[in-house]
Amino acid sequence: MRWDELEEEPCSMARTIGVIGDRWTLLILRECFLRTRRFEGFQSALGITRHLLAERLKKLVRQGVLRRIPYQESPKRHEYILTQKGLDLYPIMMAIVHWGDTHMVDERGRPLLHQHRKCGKNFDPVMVCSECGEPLSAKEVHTHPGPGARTTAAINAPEKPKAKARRSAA
Amino acid sequence: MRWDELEEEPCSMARTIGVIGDRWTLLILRECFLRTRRFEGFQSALGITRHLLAERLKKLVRQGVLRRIPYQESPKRHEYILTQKGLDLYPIMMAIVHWGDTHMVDERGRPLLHQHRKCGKNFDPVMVCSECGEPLSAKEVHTHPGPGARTTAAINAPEKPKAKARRSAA
DNA sequence: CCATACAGTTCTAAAAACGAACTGTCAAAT
DNA sequence: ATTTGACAGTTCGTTTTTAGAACTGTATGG
Repeated sequence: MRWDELEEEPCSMARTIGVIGDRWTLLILRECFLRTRRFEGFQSALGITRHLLAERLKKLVRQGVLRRIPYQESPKRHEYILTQKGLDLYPIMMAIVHWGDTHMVDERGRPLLHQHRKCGKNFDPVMVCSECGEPLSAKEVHTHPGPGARTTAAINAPEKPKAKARRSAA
Repeated sequence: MRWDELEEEPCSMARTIGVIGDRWTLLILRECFLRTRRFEGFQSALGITRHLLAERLKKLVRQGVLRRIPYQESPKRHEYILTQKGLDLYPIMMAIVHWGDTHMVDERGRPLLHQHRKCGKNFDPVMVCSECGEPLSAKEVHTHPGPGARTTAAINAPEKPKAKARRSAA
């Protein structure tokens, strides 16, 4: 399973991973949400090699996550701006940050607080059901194949005809 | 910035990426949420090389995301089960799936539907503010350094003293 | 005794990432 | 007029990871 194959799997998770599922891409996107827009900005903030940065930016543009917009003629220069598709990654970023805040902080506490402009308070992101508004947890969710299903499906039984405990499980 | 360095950055996002920020780890975790627990199960579902799988599982156990539990003596065999820390990754997984459902589906529609046991309906995950319950978007959130802050901080201004447009930003 | 299940480990080749230098345009400073 | 520096990449040789396939070892069922 190579990168290009990932994007063709009938699994929304695999496809998304094909777009943003590597360390540098995720960090580049962090910078995007921090309003970094230019090549040098990304490079110096992250310490990524210029070669990789160029490649990752190209890919994100190709995928429609970033838009490459000229901000200057003469030596042609461009900025990389999040598209709506890119902005929609925000919940993923917040979920990642929140998990880190919960499980990866040292004794000094979380590196960053988030304040909600609307209510003015520092908050944590909570994932809820779009229908009833209740918080979600893995066990309360049941999945079943949708119209685009095939075999592997996302967060749903894929092809694993193996787990048939020959010996009783423990 | 290597993997081990990532986990020491004062940025909850970088630290989390240090744990789950690679393609195979994410896919392994998908399988975990699908109730895959054994080596062969992961291997055959994903097509990952056995070598990498062994390594990734070891790392996830070391990080406390999975627990390695014997399910059989004689030839000692173990299962890999999500810990609470691992289960807490659920919002990240759902956010990833949801983005894929929104932006990466083909004409056939989404591969998978999610049903909320409590209300019985198919739903989408929505991220809301823990304080006021309103849905969140990037623009409504303001960040500021927390007690564990240093320079790079997560989703907050890191060290990028560069972006000082010499020429007016067209 | 042989085939199979399972959970790895070992080895070599191929792919990706790193690191440092180089290209090229232009503006401001000397 | 020349040099310096900002900026946005590209090129290239080296190191690290990953892929792919085979091998190890215990145990079971036939």
